[in-house]
Amino acid sequence: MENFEPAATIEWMGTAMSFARDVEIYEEGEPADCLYKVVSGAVRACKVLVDGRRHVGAFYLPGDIFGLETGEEHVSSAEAITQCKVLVIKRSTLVARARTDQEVAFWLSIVTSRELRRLQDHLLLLLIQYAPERVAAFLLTMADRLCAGNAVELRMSRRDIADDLGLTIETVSLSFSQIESTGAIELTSTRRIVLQNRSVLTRLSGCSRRSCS
Amino acid sequence: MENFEPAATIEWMGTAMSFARDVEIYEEGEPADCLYKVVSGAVRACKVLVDGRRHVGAFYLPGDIFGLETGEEHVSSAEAITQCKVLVIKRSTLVARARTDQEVAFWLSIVTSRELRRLQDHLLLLLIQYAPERVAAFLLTMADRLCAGNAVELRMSRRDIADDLGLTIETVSLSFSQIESTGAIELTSTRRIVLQNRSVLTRLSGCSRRSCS
DNA sequence: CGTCATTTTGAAGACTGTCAACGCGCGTGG
DNA sequence: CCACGCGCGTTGACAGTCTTCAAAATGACG
Repeated sequence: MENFEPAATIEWMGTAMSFARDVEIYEEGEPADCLYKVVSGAVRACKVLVDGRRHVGAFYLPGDIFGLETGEEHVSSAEAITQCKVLVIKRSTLVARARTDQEVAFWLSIVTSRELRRLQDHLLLLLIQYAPERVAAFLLTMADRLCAGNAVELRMSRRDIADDLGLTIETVSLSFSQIESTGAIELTSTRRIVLQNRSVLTRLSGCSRRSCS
Repeated sequence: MENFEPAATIEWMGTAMSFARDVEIYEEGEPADCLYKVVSGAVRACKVLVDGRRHVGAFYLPGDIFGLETGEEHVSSAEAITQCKVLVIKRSTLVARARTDQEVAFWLSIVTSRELRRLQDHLLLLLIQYAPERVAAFLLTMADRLCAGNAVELRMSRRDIADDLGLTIETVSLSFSQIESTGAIELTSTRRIVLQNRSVLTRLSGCSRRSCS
């Protein structure tokens, strides 16, 4: 699936841009004119709720596409978690090209359904009732996406994680400690985590509970 | 938006089918060959989790479209909540027609983005931390969708509601009682609810947590 | 009218959110 | 180079809410 995306198709249409830490890439409600591909760094999609709380809908890592909306407006804001480089692609260009180029049209449908899948997985994650299980699931997902073996270098703060999992920072922090005490992980620093025992983590996370894909 | 959908477009392509209560319309993992329009009755989309719990992803009422997937397979099962009539439309027929008929293509994109929106709203609902607030939000949504003024006739069981809101049946039942005691609703029977004070409900469901006393 | 499923109510226990204090790392400024 | 301050993360105590377990009450249906 990854090789299906020819550099020529996207990089060719995109413009490289850089964003500093915590800078907004686009805002909720803005017209969704462009879509984006992370080159380096990390991005979060977030919404501010009426009560002042914040919800982080997704984290985007290098290689990920974001900003893809079916409607006319962005439903979330996007912010740079770290200094990052992003490829910006005009939606109109892409759609126009998709009309004639079957490959681009197919790529677009793949990306869309991947995003839908991500949304559904996130919904299932929020149904996990115990905090350590959500955190375990989060860690496993991150480890897979970062493809860095068992050493996970988190780019986001505890607050970001908490707002993603629907928990408080205190609970996230506590969950990390609890999981560490089982020996499943080791926190070499606050944002560097080594997965010591993946099966324990998996059992925790609710591959025991969710219907596995 | 509703009048945009010409009867000719859909009814013309669809086949009417009837399903008895609790009968499965399609199963998770089945190829998504068709999409469906509820004519009468009610349908639930659900997934069974490995631990035996169940998640109800959505309720579909008369006029709603369901079974629309971006991927090749259905991600949820669909079951008839009550005896119901459904219009079944071959996906291939629709897609083929969308290639030549702009109107059908547009309709398809509208329905897709509506479904995406529904998913996002549901995700936000699960972030509400207090049970009565989730139930209040659920009631308001149902009242709007049923378009029956303030008398809401629920078609689904407490278990269905609980599995939709990520709660237990006991908590849902308790929440109904608690909301009733505030005078915002009245339970004329277990499945018939009259909204007495919509603003109280709205306040409960939405900006309830801070400073909105 | 009786039986069974559904719903409601209650009590006890578990977990998370809130509030508060402390420790740590890092950048700035002296 | 070191001290200080600030943001971030951790830990603890406590209250509140939800889940679990249990039983009674209501309603549906034969």
